Amino acid sequence: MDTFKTGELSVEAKTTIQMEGAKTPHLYTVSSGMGVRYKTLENGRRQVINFIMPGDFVGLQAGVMGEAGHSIESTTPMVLCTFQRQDLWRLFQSYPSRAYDLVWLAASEEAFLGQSLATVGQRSGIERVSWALLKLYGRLDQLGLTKGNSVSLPYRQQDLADALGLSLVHTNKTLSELRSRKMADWSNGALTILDREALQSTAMMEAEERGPRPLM
Amino acid sequence: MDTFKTGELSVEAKTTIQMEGAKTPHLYTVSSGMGVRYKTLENGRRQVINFIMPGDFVGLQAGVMGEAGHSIESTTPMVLCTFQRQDLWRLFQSYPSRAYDLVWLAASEEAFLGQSLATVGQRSGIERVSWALLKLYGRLDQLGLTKGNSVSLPYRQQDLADALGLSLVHTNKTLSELRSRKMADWSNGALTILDREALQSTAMMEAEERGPRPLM
DNA sequence: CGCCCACTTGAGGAATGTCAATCTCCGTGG
DNA sequence: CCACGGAGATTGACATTCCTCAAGTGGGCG
Repeated sequence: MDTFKTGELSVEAKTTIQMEGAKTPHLYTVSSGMGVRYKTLENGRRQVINFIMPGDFVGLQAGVMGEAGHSIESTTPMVLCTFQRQDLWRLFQSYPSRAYDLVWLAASEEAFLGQSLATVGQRSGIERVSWALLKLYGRLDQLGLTKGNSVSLPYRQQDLADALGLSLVHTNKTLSELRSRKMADWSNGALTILDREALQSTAMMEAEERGPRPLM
Repeated sequence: MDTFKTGELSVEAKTTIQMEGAKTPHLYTVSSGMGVRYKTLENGRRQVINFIMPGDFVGLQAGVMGEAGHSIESTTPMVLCTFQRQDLWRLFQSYPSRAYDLVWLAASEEAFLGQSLATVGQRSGIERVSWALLKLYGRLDQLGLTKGNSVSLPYRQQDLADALGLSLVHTNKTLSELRSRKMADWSNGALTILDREALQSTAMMEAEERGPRPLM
């Protein structure tokens, strides 16, 4: 993939990397740092589509369709490798196996969005929060960023609320409910899983095995 | 694409075409008929992910990942063209432009799911229903299936409710609200758009231009 | 004729949202 | 060193949307 790399982008925390509707979107691979993908509605409400973590490949949708469908913002300082849109087509002609990996990534993303949709549409507040904390922890665990059963999670409660379609206040109360039940504790930027079994059962979510995942 | 076609599948209404978790999923192109893609949670609740209409290419996610992430059910009688999973890889090697179309489709699907997520997560009941009716009408219009400002819409209210994360009762009451406001009327299997402007403004949704769309 | 499915309607209750005040950090300027 | 201000988290009181339960209607089909 290094052939296609055109540059490196370093941004501070709370920087907008891509705006919804941008016509010349870039493609990125995340080297380090974390962020969010989100959409903003006319009424100002915000839906967080996904949380962005190291290793993620972002902007494929925007790259293929020519217009970004969502905004991207850094939460912590981030470093990203950038690619050109037009190189995408070159990749398809020259490296079919890389192209296949790309569809694999797109399909995974679609699968994840389907799960999110089911969560937001059909689960109660405490189920949604449990589900999200497990998902977040799982991804960070896979990256080897956990220590014991804790992990640094630099987002705000507002971000989680906007991802789950809950109000900030309700999210806060739900988080403290999980804390008092000794199931999970997210405070001071660190998430600790205290009782995975209980979390999984209230989230109504079965443990899932993780296959290999192509890196871009 | 005919090279890859391996058969044709005709099913009656209310037939399950693919089950969530199926290990040998097929790929399909819809020739005629309509259906739904959905996920079922442990508690029995159902999330409709998308409505399937003629021309849709379904099962890409399942085909690439090797396991279906959702079920597919016909609502009306349907005719589908079937493809083999293993041919997907062959396609990538031999027809990069077709492969590129495939990513395009995957990206569109992802974009649509993002919009759905924002709708279910951030909009109120009446906003969600308005949004959904406009989306459904728009897709059918593009297929040339509309007459005047009406179109046949064979789904049940329960299907719409499950797509929007609302209860059947509330969906029903919201539909009759839209009817009494003379904005839209969906009854007896036909959807009529009575006041597009009003629908768009309550859905908080701007009109969108539609580009060409690859057929598979 | 009678059943089943989808749709409809009313009443009451629970989950979640909104508003508003307070608290705790933490960085900055004086 | 301390006052000030802002961002995020927390909490209480109240409002409202939406859900659940329950009953009833109407059409299609065996």
